[in-house]
Amino acid sequence: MDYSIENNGIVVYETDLDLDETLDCGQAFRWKKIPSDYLCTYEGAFINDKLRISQLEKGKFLFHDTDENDFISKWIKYFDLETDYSELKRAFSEDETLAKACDYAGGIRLLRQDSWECLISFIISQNNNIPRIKGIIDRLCDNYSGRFPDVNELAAETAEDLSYLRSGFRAKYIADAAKKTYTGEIDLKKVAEMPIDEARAALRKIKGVGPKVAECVLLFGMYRTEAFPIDVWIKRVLAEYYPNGFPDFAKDKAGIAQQYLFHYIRSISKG
DNA sequence: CGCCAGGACGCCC
DNA sequence: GGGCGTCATGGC
Repeated sequence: MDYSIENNGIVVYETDLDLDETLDCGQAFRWKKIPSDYLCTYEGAFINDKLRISQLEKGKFLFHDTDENDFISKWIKYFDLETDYSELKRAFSEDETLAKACDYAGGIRLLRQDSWECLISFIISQNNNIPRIKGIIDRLCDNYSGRFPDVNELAAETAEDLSYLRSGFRAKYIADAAKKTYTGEIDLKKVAEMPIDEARAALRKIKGVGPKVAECVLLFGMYRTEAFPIDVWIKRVLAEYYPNGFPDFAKDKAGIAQQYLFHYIRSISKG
């Protein structure tokens, strides 16, 4: 990754990033595509830091109105720009299926998102489709002036209070997650550092957090790249291409591999 | 209209 | 421990 400082922001050169693939692949739900003269432009945020970002061409990006300080302290980290994805994909490509998946959507990066936001977002995601997940999270943020509520704020809302979300049976799960996080019954910062099985067990004490949601929180909200969320699509991949199990050499980065595979299998099914 | 959605729970055996 | 109905809501 290389970058230059311009008067309208930071221009970044990184061939292993594609904004559409990364921001609209089901790992984050709050990035909005907005019309622009660029290849694509998105608006979103990491915690309370908003960002408008454009893809100018393949491998070239503009972080609008961003100074070098913010870029280094926040956005390099969020977009995981210090990780060499070319190297990663080269290693993955030892496997035939992974090679195809990386080739199909090689611009996906694993975002380093906020664990709290991920916990709530993936509780909402269960038995739900991506457009509706986005809608529910939109309504949640709209209620807090366009930002994601912090733990104190959400802990003050009962499941009944949350009816404006129209999140159905998930409202009571959201309330339980907020309550347990608020009281310290679960400490997300500590969970992030725990051995993986201990972390899984801690997350699953929250009502509505089962194996899939726990893996998503670990992977997307805590950058635990060994976490491997298994949904209906990945189940299909495992059954079809990995009847003898997922290859050992990729296991410590299985979550990132999973992202490529998820995108790939869905594209095949769509035809 | 019916089927399904980046599942988990509660209950059954 | 595995199997199965149920849970709200709405996208398609």
